[in-house]
Amino acid sequence: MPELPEVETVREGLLPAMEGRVIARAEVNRPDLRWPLPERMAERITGARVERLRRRSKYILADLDTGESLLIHLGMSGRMLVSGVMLGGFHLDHPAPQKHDHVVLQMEGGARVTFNDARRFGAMDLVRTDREAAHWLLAGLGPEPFGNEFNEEYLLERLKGRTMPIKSALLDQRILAGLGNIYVSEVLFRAGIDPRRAAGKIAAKRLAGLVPIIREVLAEAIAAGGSSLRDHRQADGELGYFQHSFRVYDREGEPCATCATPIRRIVQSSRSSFFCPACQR
DNA sequence: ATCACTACCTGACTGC
DNA sequence: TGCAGTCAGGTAGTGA
Repeated sequence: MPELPEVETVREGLLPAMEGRVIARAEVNRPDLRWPLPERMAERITGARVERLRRRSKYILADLDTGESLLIHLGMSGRMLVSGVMLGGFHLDHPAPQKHDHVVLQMEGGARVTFNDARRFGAMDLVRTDREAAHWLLAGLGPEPFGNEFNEEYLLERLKGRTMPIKSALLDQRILAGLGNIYVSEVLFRAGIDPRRAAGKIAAKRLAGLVPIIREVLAEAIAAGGSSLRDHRQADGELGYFQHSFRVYDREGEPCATCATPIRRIVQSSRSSFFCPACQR
């Protein structure tokens, strides 16, 4: 499911329930998600105060006052749902337990955070906050799209000589962190670049244009609460609505908004790519 | 090194 | 209704 905008949306929704609050009780209902959960996880986070809730790429990091950070990845189908808080003048009541509620955090003050993940491609780990960057899941990640390290020179340098299709290159989290299958298609449409083009053979000027377009698409999606196709929910359970702004993703056969040519779907690296064969060259 | 492909797991949907 | 087949937003590991 979740690419950078969905994860950022979830983080923002968790803030009022988690940041500055103490984890009163932790329920860990199975020993593993995609990988084993940390040893004695419930014990290590119980009684800890969440000092800050951050995002790195598609990961959420809850910095605890114990010196450790809880690292959370939603995989494809993971959700973090908040209950027991006031929102927009309404109280979010605790829902009945659901199948696949793998971890439940009962916060002091009455809020509850439930991690639900049907496919279990998600992950959680505990890492010493001062060594977080060296964590095996974070160590190889490329720059954040909104950070200063991501700029035209960087992108040109990283893609120079690469024969891989630009679609695959932008999906590669070592090159740029945060884009997934949906937003790569949307970005390449707005940039007018064919997803099959070899990354290293695209004119420098066109590659440079990708930098502001990537930021624009991601910022719009965050403002819309992400995209809800199947699984994604904001932390309060609401759907995101950026899917209504898709120009190409999941629109095979529909007319291009610019030129009315039918949108095409192809498979690259075993993943669907959507594009307009007339607008994207 | 680079790249394509597979596996991981469950649920929703399609077609017979 | 039911059953088999297909597909899904991510990422690590494999083998060419």
